[in-house]
Amino acid sequence: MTGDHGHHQVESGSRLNDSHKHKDKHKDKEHRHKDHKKDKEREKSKYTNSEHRDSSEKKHKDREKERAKHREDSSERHKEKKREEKLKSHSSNGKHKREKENGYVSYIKTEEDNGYYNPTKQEKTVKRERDDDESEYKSKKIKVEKEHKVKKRKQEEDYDDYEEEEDVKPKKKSKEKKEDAAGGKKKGKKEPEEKWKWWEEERYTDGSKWRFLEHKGPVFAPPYERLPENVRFYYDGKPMKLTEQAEEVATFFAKMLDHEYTTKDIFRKNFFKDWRKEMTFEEKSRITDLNKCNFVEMSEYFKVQSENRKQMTKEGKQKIKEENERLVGEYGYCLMDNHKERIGNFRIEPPGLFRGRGDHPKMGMLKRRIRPEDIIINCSKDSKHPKPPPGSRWKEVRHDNKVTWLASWTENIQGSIKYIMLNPSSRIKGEKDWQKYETARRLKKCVEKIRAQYRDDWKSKEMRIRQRAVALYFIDKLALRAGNEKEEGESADTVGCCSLRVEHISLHPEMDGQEFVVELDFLGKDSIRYYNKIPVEKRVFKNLQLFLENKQPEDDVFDRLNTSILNKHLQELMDGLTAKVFRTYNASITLQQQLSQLTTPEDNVPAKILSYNRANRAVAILCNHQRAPPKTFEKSMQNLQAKIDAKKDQLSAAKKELKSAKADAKAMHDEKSKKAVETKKKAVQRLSEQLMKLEVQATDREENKQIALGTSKLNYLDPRISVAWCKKWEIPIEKIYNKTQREKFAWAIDMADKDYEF
DNA sequence: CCCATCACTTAGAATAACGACG
DNA sequence: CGTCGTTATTCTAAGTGATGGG
Repeated sequence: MTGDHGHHQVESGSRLNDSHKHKDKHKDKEHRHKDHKKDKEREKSKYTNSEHRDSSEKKHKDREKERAKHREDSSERHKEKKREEKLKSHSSNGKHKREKENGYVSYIKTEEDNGYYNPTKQEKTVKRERDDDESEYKSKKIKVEKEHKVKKRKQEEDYDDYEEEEDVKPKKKSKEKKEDAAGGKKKGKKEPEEKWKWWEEERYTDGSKWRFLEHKGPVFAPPYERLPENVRFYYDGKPMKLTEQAEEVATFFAKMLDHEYTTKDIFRKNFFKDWRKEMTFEEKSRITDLNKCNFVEMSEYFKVQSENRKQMTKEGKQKIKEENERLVGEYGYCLMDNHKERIGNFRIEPPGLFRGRGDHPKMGMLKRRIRPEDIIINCSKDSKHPKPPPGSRWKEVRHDNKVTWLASWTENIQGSIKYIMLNPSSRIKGEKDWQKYETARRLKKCVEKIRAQYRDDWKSKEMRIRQRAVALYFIDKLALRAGNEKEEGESADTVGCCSLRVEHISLHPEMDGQEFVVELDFLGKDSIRYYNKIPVEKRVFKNLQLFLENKQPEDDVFDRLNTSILNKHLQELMDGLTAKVFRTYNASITLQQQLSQLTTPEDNVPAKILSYNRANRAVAILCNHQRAPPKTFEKSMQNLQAKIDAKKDQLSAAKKELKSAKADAKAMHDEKSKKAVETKKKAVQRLSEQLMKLEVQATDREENKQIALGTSKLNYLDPRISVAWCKKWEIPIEKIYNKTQREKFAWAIDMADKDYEF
């Protein structure tokens, strides 16, 4: 897998140095003694056990001890308080409800003329109360008032142009689609929603996610089609006809034959075991060795098939496309609170072989086919319930409006639940996303205080507090993930901050001319390697030394900490604060800073975009968002270089021509030659612009070799920062966000102006 | 408290669609 | 008008964190 990815110590390591630079002014007091004793105790209790692996047991014991020691400690009181609060909020929630029962729900239908939903007629008085940001709230109101006067929303701001353009096209299409699909009902009107601005409406405050939900249920994987007779499976060199069940599973393997997965031992073992479960007694007794199985004919067959698909005529492709659109039209949307919303994944995952990431102990296992009987449907009681396919039934139909999913099933590999949910452009996802950034902005207001506090806690005499403080420092400075504990053997061995082990960290009192360097090397989410060398403050360093003392490589660094403890602490520091908020906060604030640092007002558009990408890249590096270098990377780089060279030649040729034209003009003094000069000048200018564009592109691409920008853009960067930047520098928003992204961030595009500050 | 369960966000790879170019 | 390379979309795995029952 992509185990050995890049090294990026510089950027992420140095990012926060400014804010942390008051190096060791105080002397590092030695609390070591006390802690040391504790450690010894712990070590004893642990290692008397012949099996010293079980760190959770260790933690458990420690926690008990800790508890005994600090029985009087405040945590009890906190709990009490929380319980009270909970009760309070519960009852108030009850009252809260929504005063305006269905103000949300009914206006839409009546509000349209000639097929255009006109937002201006709506009751705008209902402003959503945002729990967290008043300024936000006010500015929104102003904005709305402005909109009152524009009926068809003339382009009062440039970004609206794009939006208009962009939206008109698909909309016309979807209008037709929607009609024959779920549309129809409720007054049978045409497409009411042109750009529904859910962000200008009130949110539910009672914890419910919707009032009305209707959908058609999921689309199931197509049934298995048997192979033609001439495509055979061979066992031990002899052709062997398999039963349908066994054959289907065999095709899963055959389809992956030239993937390196199939060479891995665990994969093969798991596959074979599960495959045999699908075999009849006869098959089972004959097929006993995977190495004697020959899937090559099957594999070839599928290759030819996909080749054929590619070679298909235009009409054939068109047909498939239309059929697909029909399916999307019928099943791809739902009706939620009177708005038609796109579903994110309405297709049930087809059966196949499980492909875990990294060193996954379950790779190759059979992911079984999902039937209607496995599906739980969620919709509102008063909706038209989805019909199960003929001859089948749903596992259950429920009406739970405290959740957002439309359907769910339990997957057989890990036993986890899979959901069908709405598209990111939907209200329900958008609101949550917006809220996430508001929480991060609230953190901005108190982050310095929190930093001061954890720095202070580095000196605490309690081990658990020190650990908590150092972990939090990592999470803040390095944007590490929280690191929940995972069940061993259930998935790849990856870690986050709280689950870091001794083997992942090495301490260098001095390295490359720097003091107190911490070297981190571990596999994080998706088994992506995190490798970083970070100079830290002395106190952190000393603490880490202490944490590592007398431990085995496989022991936890933070043995008195877990995510739940950490998050409980964070919750006390700020409402809604959890470890992941730091990632969002640091990502967004970094983008904002980098943008203001990197953008040169005089630059032209491509150069500004390069700056944007660089700012984006700084964030991706911080968050360790990597990708495998594209297979065609080298080649495409060469191509680009060739283009650049060609352009250079053209340019110098053009320059020469310009020169001689000038000479001509000087000699001739006539209009014609003067004009020629002008033309040549223009040509040179054009060429040099093109050259520079290419060069910028090359730089950008090179720097991006194994860095993935998409993830941070989609999940960590407050879109309003980008929108504001675009407005400020008059960069078309399309240069930054593609269509999907613009749909997801419609709320931000609509509400952020050029002065927005995260 | 502690663990399992549930809901939901975040993630990179695979695949499909698009568009520039010969 | 096909081919190739890039970009967008789809897919689903793998995280986080809340909750509730024992």
